[in-house]
Amino acid sequence: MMAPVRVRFAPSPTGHLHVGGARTALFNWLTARHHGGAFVLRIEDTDRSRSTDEHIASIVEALTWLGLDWDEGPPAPGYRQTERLEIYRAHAEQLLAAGRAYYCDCAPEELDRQRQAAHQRGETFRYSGRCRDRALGAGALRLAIPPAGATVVDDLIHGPVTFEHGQLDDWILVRTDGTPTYNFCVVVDDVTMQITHVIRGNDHLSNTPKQILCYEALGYAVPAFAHVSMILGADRSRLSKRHGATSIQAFRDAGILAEAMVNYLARLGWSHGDQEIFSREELIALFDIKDVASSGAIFDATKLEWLSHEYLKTKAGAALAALVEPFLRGAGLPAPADPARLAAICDTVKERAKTLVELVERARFYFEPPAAYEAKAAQTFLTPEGARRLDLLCARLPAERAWTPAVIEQAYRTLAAELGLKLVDLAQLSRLALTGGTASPPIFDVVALLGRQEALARLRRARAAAGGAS
RNA sequence: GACCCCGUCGUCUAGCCUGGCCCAGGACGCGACCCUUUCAAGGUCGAGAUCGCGGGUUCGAAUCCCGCCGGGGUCACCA
Repeated sequence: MMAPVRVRFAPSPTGHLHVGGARTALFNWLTARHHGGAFVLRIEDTDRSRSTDEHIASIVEALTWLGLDWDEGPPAPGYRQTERLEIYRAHAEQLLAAGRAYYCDCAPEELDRQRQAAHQRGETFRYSGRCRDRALGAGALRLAIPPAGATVVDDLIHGPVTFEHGQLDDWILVRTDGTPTYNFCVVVDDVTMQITHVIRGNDHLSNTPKQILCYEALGYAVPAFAHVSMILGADRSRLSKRHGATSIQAFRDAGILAEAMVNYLARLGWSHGDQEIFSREELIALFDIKDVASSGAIFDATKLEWLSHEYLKTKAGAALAALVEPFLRGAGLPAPADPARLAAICDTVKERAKTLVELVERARFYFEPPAAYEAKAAQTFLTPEGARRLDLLCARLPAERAWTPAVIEQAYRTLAAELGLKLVDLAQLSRLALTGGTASPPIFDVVALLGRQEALARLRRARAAAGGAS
């Protein structure tokens, strides 16, 4: 029987979760769920100065929003590197005892000088190995790397990648002050957490041979690796803040649906035939890390919005009503007391909005009367003739007992016929009166949802704005 | 600079392993038209890639080989 798949996402809490990290997390999560394995969340907080609890909370919040739940990790103890110092120490001692690591007391300034010199000669800097056989009892602990040969990273995405040992150096495992370095922590953590697949960013590919050599020195099996390409900005450089919003919560706050974010991130570098829309279940069933493309991908917010729109359109009004409440508050609008009415409102605007923010803007008129009439339309419709039609509308509408779209439509069509008008003439006039503009959901739905009282009040107000005797 | 990765429509990608079905398919975006009470949605159609460049192998190459070029990443007692 094969060992159960265990993957991990190991962010360092020095900032918010950004889209690149989120995609890496998603690929790990999908791999775990696809194989029925475990997804571990580990916090790489060895950088004490930049790591904060607030950032951990923020990352947890972002992952939760995306629906990427972890089987092991915070808040349970033991998943933060700062809690695992003893484990690193023990492994360092093991390497030292086995003669696979040694202490080095070379002065940093001297190392720096050598680095400069190597650079000058056009070579990759490689530690000289001066302290290798000096059997020192203290200093920085270095890993002794086999001088000859090469190490091959058998990457699931890139295929075999060979690194000559001549390019590698005896890197530092533990600093002079006793703190372990990142590359050492990663290896020890992945080993002790029995990680079977290391799926991470492409920027770690060059570190991988060093780490593999450490696994081997420790006598542990080497996990499978998959290095996911970087997410790029429009100029093809690594995506960063200067390219615009990159944090996951920025997209959440912009009203992008979580399903759309997940779908978009999955499709960025991964594909399955011509399919664009994938439910979470389909993703789990179809995703295979081997199918992820090796080239970098530019983040395209427009396509993300298209996906968000797709999900918005198909979502039930009631579900949207629940999601939309914080956005209503954000727009300074009162959340309606009747959830069914809010759901109905959402249903009328959902196919006209790409995000929840946009949805609220499109629905604004349901909650407050128009502050002004669109100038050009007012000129066209709020005329003496417009006033006459509004009067007729006001006179006809209250006569209808039931205030439903169908009944209202009948009244409109009858009046239009009587006046020898096209429906559009009455519809646009009403739209302007009720919403302040000329674009809205179907007008009969609007009239109905506004309620008899409010709709008539707005029609009368427009009639007054049109001037003339009444 | 050295090492490593990457290079198909503007963008995400299919195809590349197992050459011919590809004078390259889908999607986003863009344009036009249809539908229509507006805006959307939906439908139809269209523009858009000499497959980074140059050689070679072959009857035949996006697909195989070689060499370039371009972009990115890594080279810390940072993570």
